[in-house]
Amino acid sequence: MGFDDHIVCNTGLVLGLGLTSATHEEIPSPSKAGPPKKPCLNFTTMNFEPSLTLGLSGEGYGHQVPKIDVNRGCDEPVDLYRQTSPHSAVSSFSSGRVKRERDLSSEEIEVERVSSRVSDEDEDGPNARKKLRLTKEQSALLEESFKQHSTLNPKQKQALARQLNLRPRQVEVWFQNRRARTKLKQTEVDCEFLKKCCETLTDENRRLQKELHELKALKLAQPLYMHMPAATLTMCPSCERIGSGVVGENASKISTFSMAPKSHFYNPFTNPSAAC
DNA sequence: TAATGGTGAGAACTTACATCA
DNA sequence: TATGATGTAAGTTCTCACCAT
Repeated sequence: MGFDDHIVCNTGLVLGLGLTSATHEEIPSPSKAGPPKKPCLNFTTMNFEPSLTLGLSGEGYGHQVPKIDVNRGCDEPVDLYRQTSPHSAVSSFSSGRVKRERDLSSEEIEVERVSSRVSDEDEDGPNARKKLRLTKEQSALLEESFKQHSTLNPKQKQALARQLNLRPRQVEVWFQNRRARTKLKQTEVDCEFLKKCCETLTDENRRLQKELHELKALKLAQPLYMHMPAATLTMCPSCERIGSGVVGENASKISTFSMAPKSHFYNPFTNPSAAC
């Protein structure tokens, strides 16, 4: 079931299930424009409310999908390190990054060599793709840095790499993966949130369907007593049943068409959605 | 207790795309 | 407008640690 399902009844009423977003959070994008600005929904931070509506067909429904700019760091040039591996050799040459490697200054290359020794010295061979396990201290410092900014500019990357005794490329990769994990986690949270919303709305939808059914039944029954003069219709204040005001023998006949007990109509104004 | 297979986490890599000069 | 450089997201591959058997 989607979040934009509508049930059109032959009564001219529409039961709609939708999502509305009163406001949405927009992550401020840094001074310079950067990576692809893809829509990024964060349902748990958005002022977001599922909605069920019961109305006339022909009404417009729909939900606005906010477009949120992803966070973006400084895009100063030059990626200082390009690690190659037996698995990446072919595509590395076809990649645009190859050129970057070529453009490294001799100083930068020297920095790379120095920092590379740290973790490369125990490699089996030139083609080994050794998996480095970051120490607790390294991870902690990276985490701390990530809290401050989820993206790094080249200077920050260099400094952090020096501090951690890692290659700048490793720091860069760590930040990429960290951002990915953060997003994945957020997606999972959003997913759970939407599941709950869906359940709530499904229940509400079911209840409204039931009420709609009752209304339709009522509409069919209506003509039978609507023929009577309005003055003859009275409502019992205690049980809220409609009576005819006729006493005696006729009263018992007419009371057969009494209204059902007070219906539990859903009122969106006095009974706001309990969803989420 | 050592060997083995399954599995999850995460480091490293590739590709596609947006942006800017 | 076309092009190359660059950074990032998304997806994939691969390694390693851990656990059950």
